[in-house]
Amino acid sequence: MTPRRTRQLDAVLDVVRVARDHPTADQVHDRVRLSVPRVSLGTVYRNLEKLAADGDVRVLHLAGRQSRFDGMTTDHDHFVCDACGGVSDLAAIARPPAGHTRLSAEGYEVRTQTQTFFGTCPGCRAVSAAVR
Amino acid sequence: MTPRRTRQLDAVLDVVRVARDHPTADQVHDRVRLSVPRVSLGTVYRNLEKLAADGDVRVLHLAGRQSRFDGMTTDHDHFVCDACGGVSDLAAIARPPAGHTRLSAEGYEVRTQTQTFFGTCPGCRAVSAAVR
DNA sequence: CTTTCTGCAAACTCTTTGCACTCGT
DNA sequence: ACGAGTGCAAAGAGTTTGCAGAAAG
Repeated sequence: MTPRRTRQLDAVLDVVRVARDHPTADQVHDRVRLSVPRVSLGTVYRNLEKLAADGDVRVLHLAGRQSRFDGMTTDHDHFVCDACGGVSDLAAIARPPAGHTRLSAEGYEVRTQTQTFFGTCPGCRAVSAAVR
Repeated sequence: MTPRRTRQLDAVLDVVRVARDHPTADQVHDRVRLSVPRVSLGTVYRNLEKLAADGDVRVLHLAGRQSRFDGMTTDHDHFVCDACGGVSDLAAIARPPAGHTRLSAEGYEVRTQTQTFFGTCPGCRAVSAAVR
């Protein structure tokens, strides 16, 4: 019942902390393998789940079927590019406090909130402009 | 190349339009079967995809692995209850126009945006209060 | 008639799990 | 030594797809 610190757990946390691209479990696995070659994908999933439960990692369900993992736990938003599928972090865009207030008044208890924008990222816009 | 109007397509659109609970593909399938008994899950998926491409249905990736489908295409937000898994529609909570402006300035082209709240819904709060 | 759409079943992708073994504590 | 954690492989869950036949235009 006492949680243990293992090489695998540390490596997963490291990878997710350093990553800036919201990697999928699969991508985390590839990166963890660089330092722990025999780590299995199952273990990566188990550790990601553990870290998420502890609040050290955020699980994002943005688009498509794969979950993505975000090591940045401070308040921020996301932009998902329809063209390249990339996800960028956005400094938290001010939220109207009216939202929380109104939800509380209606009986909802808000734990977290996330704002996601979909569209074309600067890089892909440049490309489509060049083609035109 | 010319799209065809089929009984199945109509039935899927009907179901999603009428639904207020953001059904999964599976739930849509069950409901479509009431009027088109031999419809297959594959066909439901194909039609949902078509409707989404036409903008008649919104695909939501909220939590967990199943996609949910929303027939309300007007601007609104969602609340996901951690306890019961239910999804409620929220009248759009005012968004700071500063968000869009800033993103445009940074070169992003925003097509849609969604705001999702996670927490406990009024019903589940009542239950947990009763237990306490 | 032509071509899109359908039902069915099989294939695929992502995630979870059972089990015997390993390694932290 | 005890038992949480691991690697492996197999099972689950959700979604997609190939194909032969049905049906919309």
